[in-house]
Amino acid sequence: MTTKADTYLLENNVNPSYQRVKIMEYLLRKKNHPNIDMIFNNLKKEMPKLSKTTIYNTLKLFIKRNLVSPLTIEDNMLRYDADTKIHGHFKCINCGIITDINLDLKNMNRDELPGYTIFEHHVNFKGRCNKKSCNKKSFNKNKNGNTNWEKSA
Amino acid sequence: MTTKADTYLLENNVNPSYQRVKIMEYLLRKKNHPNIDMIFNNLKKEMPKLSKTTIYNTLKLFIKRNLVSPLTIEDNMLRYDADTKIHGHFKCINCGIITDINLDLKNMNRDELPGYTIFEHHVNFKGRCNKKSCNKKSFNKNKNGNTNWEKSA
DNA sequence: TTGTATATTTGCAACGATTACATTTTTTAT
DNA sequence: ATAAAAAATGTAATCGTTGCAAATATACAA
Repeated sequence: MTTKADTYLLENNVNPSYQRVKIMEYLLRKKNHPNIDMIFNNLKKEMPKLSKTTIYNTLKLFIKRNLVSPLTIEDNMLRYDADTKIHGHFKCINCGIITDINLDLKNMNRDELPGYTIFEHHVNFKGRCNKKSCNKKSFNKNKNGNTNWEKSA
Repeated sequence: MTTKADTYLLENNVNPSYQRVKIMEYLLRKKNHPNIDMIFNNLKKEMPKLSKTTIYNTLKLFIKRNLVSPLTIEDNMLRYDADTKIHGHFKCINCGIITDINLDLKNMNRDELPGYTIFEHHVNFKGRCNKKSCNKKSFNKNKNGNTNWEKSA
């Protein structure tokens, strides 16, 4: 069976092994900017022998082939985005959902960085999204009694 | 002796202990977006008993008081910036120096994120700065034979 | 088909940045 | 001077990620 992800990998000189196709399918289907554990926990249901190392290796390969962009909106964890067009991200500190933002920073470069060559853009925002549940007065509290937003003591 | 950093901390409700003043002085003087090790290695010369945990604790406190912003321009390591005004960063992948960039993204939010509340901006670029040594043909190679810029195999 | 080289996956150990925590030291107030 | 509080220290633990060698799957030549 030849899936969309399958041909996508072939077009980009990535040997479409079973695991690679499944991981790419996950990224294309969910569009949820997942971290390694999200991918692993979801796929291991149908692939019990899946290894995290395989996911790390596969994503490193995808990044090298520019099929995936790494996303460091969270301090201690990489996330991955199968959309490699230039765009920004907004993370709601209440629901955790990451939203894509259109971006055009073409003009800024000239004035600010004369003679610089820019290879990567990373634009991330954090705040509260417009869902009612993310803007009500009683914010979620974590184990330290702080809201998700506030820095812990 | 009352230094500039000393009063700065007092003004922001941070008890200006010896270590805290020294760390803040380092940030204000160097403006080099350091990571923990850069601060530690520099300060331990005059403070042999300094502990890394103290630096982590102190920076966490500074961040909580909005005296310092964490910077995740590198994947696996936090850097710290004593300039908390909104601005962007450019990291040269050859010389590693991080340059501040003026930013004005005020307009973008309205259209893209209706009803969203933005608390943090993070805008990072990577590329080559305009120093001659960072643009010559023979780029530095790392142990894998890749340039600093290219992703490793 | 069989054998063999190559590519890929797996599991586990190791690494490095960060955090937890208990102890020690310093500061503050009485 | 003493007791209480705050801060700093050192070590162990945690967690995301990487290294590596063994196991498995794939491709290809004879």
